[in-house]
Amino acid sequence: MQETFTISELGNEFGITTRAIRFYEDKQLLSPSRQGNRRVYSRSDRTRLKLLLRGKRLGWPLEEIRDVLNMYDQGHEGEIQQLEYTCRKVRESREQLEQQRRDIEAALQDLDSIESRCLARIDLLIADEKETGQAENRA
Amino acid sequence: MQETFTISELGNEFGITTRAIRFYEDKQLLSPSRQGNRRVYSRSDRTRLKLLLRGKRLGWPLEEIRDVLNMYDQGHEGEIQQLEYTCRKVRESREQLEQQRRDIEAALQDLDSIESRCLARIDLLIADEKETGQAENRA
DNA sequence: ATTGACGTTTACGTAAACGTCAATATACTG
DNA sequence: CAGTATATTGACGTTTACGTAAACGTCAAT
Repeated sequence: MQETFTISELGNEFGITTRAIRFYEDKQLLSPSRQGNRRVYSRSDRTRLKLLLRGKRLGWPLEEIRDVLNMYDQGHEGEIQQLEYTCRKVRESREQLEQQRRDIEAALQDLDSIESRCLARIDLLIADEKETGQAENRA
Repeated sequence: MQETFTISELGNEFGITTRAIRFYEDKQLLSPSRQGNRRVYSRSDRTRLKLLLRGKRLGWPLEEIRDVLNMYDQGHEGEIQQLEYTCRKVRESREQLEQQRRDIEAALQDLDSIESRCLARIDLLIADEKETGQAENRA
C-alpha cells in the first residue's frame, strides 16, 4: 500500500470529486501536507477521509463529522477538561447512532412487510394472467 | 387517540415547525384533506409524517423518502410493472439500510475504543493530580 | 369592536454542500 | 519545445430544506 496519495487518487478511490476533497479541507476536516503547491495525502489523511465519508453515509452534517474526527486525534491527549468534553461527545454520538439503529431495524421490518405483500400480489396476478391467457388462446 | 389533527398539533408532537409540514406537502410527501381552507390531518397522514421523520433521521433526501412513502401506499395495488418497480425499490432501500447498519456498527466500535482510551487517560491524570495536590498542600 | 390565537398564501432569504467554470501554474511526454 | 495532463485558487451558480416576513382570513373571548 502506498505511503502518500494525490488528490485525484483519493477522489477516484472513494468516488468523489477533487472539488469535494478541497472543500472538506476548507472546512477544516482535512489538512494534507504540501509539496510546493500540490497537496500530498498521507495514510492517516486517507483514513480521515474514509471516516468522513462514513459519517456522510450516516447523514451527519460536516461540522458534526469534524468534531468526531477530532475525537480520533486528540482522544488521548490534553487536559482533563478536554478529555471529558471528548467523552461527552462520544456519548452524544453513541445515542444518535443507537437511535439510527432503531430506525433502521424498524424500516427493515416495514420493507419486509411491503415486499411480501407485493410478491403475494404479483403471484396472484400471474395466476390470473395464465387463466385469461388460456381463455383468450382458446377463443 | 384522536381521529384528526391540526397542523400545529402535529408540529408540537414531532417537534417541527408548521412551515416544515407545509413544505413537505409542497414536495408531495403529504396530502392532508381540507375543511374550507384549513388542513386536516388523518391518522394515516400522521403515520406518513412519522415515517418521513424516520427517513430524515437516517439522512435520506426528501425525494427518496417520498418514493419509500409511496411504496407503503401502493404496495398492494396496481399492475405487475408497478409492483415489480416497488420490489426493486424495496431492495435498493434495503441495501442502503444495510450499508448504514454496517457503518453504525463500525462507528460504535470506534467510539468504544476512543472512550476507553479517554477514560484511562483521565484516571491517570487524576492519580497524578492527587499526588501533586498533596505535595502542594504540604508546602 | 378589538384583541389574540391560529390558520392561509406568496415571496424572498439563507445555510450547507458541493458543481462549474476560468485563469494560472507545474510536470511529463513525444 | 509544444502539447497534454494534472494541479492550484477564486468566483459564481445550484440544489435542498427549510426560515422569515408580509398581508390577510376566521373564530372565540373580552
